[in-house]
Amino acid sequence: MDNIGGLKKGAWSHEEDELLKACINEYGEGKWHLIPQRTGLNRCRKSCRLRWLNYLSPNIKRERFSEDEVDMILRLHNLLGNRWSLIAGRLPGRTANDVKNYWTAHLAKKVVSEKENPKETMKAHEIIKPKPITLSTHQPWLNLKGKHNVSRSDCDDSETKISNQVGTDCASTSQPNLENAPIPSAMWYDTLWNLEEQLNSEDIGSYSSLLPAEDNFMEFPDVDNSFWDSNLCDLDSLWDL
DNA sequence: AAATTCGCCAACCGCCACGTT
DNA sequence: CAACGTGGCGGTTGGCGAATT
Repeated sequence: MDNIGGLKKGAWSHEEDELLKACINEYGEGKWHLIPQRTGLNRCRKSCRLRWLNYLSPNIKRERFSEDEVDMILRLHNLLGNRWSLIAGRLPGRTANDVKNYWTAHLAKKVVSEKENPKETMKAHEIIKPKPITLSTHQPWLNLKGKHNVSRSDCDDSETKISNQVGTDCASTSQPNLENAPIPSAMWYDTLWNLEEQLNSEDIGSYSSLLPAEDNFMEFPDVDNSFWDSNLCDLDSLWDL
């Protein structure tokens, strides 16, 4: 057992996992600095947090990445770069660490080789790049904290409504409202595209300052991967909304 | 069968942003 | 305004099993 400076390091034992799970079941996530004293674990707060978020959380998917998920990672990485937490945020049950590991193990070499020897599919992807739409952090739909319904008409002339089905409650088991999902998907990509434009055009100090607040980001309705993918395949029509 | 290399993934480290005092 | 504490992120490492020589 590695024990440097009084804190244990290295692999977690079953007993430690059980203590951590019991603590979080009782007190909930957060207050990571209190975990060691609440559980008696000889681990630092970061180690406890990481162990829970990357391994013990019941929301984590353990199975292999599906084709849809891999495709989503490739597309999002193309837009966002190594923003693993943002990418993972669009892949239910996947952690930033999972995505990062999968990328380095499976996709990094593939992407480099495809850039050196571009295929037809890559060229096609570049051609259908969506039109940029100017957004600012003052857009109403980016700043409606705690709202459960945001109208597209807050931003433009469309009457289409957005229905939030997820919110920030991770324990929610409600199903996403697929009927109303296309608009937030388009808006979400509007945001990404706008970020990419800004990143390409100027030297900004902080990338995160351009993003909508995290809770607003999470309020976008979640959709299953096949639905999400079908929207991505039809970006041209989405940008014309 | 033994030694070596490779691939994967859990875990650690250092840094940064943000809130509080 | 500065110092400090905390949460979170991305890059990197180390260990282990599988594959290869």
